[in-house]
Amino acid sequence: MPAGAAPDAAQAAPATAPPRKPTVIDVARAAGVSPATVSNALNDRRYVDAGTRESVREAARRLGYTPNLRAQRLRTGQADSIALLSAMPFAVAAGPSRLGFLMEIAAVTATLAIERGLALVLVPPLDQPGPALQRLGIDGALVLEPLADDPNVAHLRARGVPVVTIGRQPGAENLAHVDLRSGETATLLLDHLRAAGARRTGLLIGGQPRNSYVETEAAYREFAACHGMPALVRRADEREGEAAGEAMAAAMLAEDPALDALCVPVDAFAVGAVRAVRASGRRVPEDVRLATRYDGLRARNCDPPLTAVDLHLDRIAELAVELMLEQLAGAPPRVSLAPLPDLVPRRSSVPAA
Amino acid sequence: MPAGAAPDAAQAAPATAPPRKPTVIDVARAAGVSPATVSNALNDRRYVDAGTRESVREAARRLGYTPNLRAQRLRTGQADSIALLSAMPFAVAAGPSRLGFLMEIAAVTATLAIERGLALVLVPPLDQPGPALQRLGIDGALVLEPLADDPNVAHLRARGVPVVTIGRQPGAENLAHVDLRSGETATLLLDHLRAAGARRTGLLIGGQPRNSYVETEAAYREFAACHGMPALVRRADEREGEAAGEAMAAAMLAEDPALDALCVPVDAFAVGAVRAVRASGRRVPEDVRLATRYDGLRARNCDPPLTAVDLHLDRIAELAVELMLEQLAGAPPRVSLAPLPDLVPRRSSVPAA
DNA sequence: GCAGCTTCCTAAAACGTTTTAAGAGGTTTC
DNA sequence: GAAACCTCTTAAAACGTTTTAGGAAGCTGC
Repeated sequence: MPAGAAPDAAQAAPATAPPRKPTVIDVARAAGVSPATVSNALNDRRYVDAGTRESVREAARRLGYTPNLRAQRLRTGQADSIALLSAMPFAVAAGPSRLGFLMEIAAVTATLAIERGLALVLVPPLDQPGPALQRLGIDGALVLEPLADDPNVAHLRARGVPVVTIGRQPGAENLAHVDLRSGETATLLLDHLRAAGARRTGLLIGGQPRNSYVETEAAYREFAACHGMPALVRRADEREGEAAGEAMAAAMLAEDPALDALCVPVDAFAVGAVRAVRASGRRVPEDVRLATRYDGLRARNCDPPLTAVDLHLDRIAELAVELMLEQLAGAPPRVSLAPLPDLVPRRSSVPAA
Repeated sequence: MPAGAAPDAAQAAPATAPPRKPTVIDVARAAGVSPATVSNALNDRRYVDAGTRESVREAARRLGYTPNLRAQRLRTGQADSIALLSAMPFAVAAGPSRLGFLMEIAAVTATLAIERGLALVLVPPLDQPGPALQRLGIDGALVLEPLADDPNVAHLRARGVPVVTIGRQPGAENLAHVDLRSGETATLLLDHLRAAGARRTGLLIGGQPRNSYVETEAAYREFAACHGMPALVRRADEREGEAAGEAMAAAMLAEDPALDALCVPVDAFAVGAVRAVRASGRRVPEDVRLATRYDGLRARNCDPPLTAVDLHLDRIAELAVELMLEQLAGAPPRVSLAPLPDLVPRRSSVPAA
């Protein structure tokens, strides 16, 4: 900046108006009332004379007044933003397996949040959760399908930030979450496969300690016991994507050649499983029926398209946001039950008509 | 509330401690210093004696003090967060066409932002941009491929929020943006198609006033003139997704049966175009070569996989964040040039070896 | 003529932080 | 021995809003 000019100009002549945003005080002055009345008038609170209200509004409009959010929030103590953390690496290899899932949740959550005056902060997976999370101005956090010992959740809870998880955290007590009802989802898929003619269904799930896998496996074992079916459960590493699914499915088919169906909740694995089935000389769905969980682009674009379930992610996101608002309001953690998913039958389990 | 009980209880016995969050004042009292010193000690500002600093830190830790972000933000005027707005509808039909694109940008941007102490707020497309955006506490906004008269951009600029667009806004002056070099991208694709044997290439772009289409069309017309090729440009409505692409591609093939290639930047349209080509009894790529722009799940999952370009979205996001930081620091708007994209040839333009 | 109710409005006190301006000691410099 | 300059600390003033606790005026009813 120029050396001698500034101080004089600033002191002597505020001729060129300093471009300060108008405040409630400016509006009050302009309308000839008190700041309190301006606040009441603009927020439809208390008794304010209709004429006064109009003139305040008019003054506010004329001055281009917009309330200072930070002041408003300090005063009211209301939340202004929540975070959405994915426990799953953002780019699972180059194959965006969970990307669709996360993104759908993010999209719906962002919409709901914004309608309630909350901003949704997207938090990518971090090497060091601590330092970066700390400086994040959030009032609460939504965590998607956390692992048993999720460091993000631990950090947030230690910090006293309200946490709501979508899908229960294995082993966690007293943590608000939306119960995804993975057991029932699994049963839905298994029943469908059976109705489609399957008599021997294998289960292929992910290797990380996620609650949905635990529940899915339990439901599967019960289903197997119920129907006198031998249980075959295998795990593959989610980080390896479709290839891991293909390899493990091939191993399962080799191990038990009588398998006539595979329940594969992880969509990337399911796509790999289709390849494995074909590589073994069998057909989908005539010889081996397939079903997966998340009905995303991957399931739909697969050849044949994969039978999946509509999890009603919009509703799930809504429940999560509700739980979050409750906690922000000081209520104790609570559990919400997600709606039961609906089956979306496709050609991977039922032959084309 | 009960009539007689409350006042007595409140006045006489705060036996059951009111669970109030500790403030800077509590810490000051505990450490035997003033609030100002607490602030200075915790934020490494000014001269604070090392011993004092430590005892303040200790007191803060003991009391479980965390600064009130709303107060901090009111005082400093900073929100430490920027928004990412997609100008494109979030769920383009049920097929998340741009979802991958936006998500890739969002993931990279979020990571970069967080490393710089900024939170990334995800803003979904809104029916009424005004009211919701107004309630958003952000310091700046990144807008993805804005339309010519984008209401979000208008709103933000009117509000005085620094805006950086990814892809120039058609018609906008003095707006910081990352130049996506869509013209050069188009030329890259057209050259590739020609090298693959195409002699008559049609162009199918989106109908909304987006700068990338303008540049793409210009590059195409120049290419056509250069090679003495008749120009055939058609537009389809992005909101209709693959179906619109299929219908328009079919119309183009009918109109000019000699077409032996289609350049289709919108990936959803390109997938539709594959179907149209086949429906007309032709083969991809032997009879009609196809190329699209964004190399996402859609392009890869298509049958045959679509030739596309690697836009280097990570670098683009980085440039955008840089521009944003500059503006936040008070620098004037500036333009950054994205790196040139790299071709990713696939079977939609070159037959399998 | 005053108690009690309404309706409209306001002064002042929050909310919890950072910053400003200044003060208290102490050391150095002329 | 006063002026100048450190280093450390603090009281008080912001930041811009909402809320609290009344107050003033105009009624009604006795």
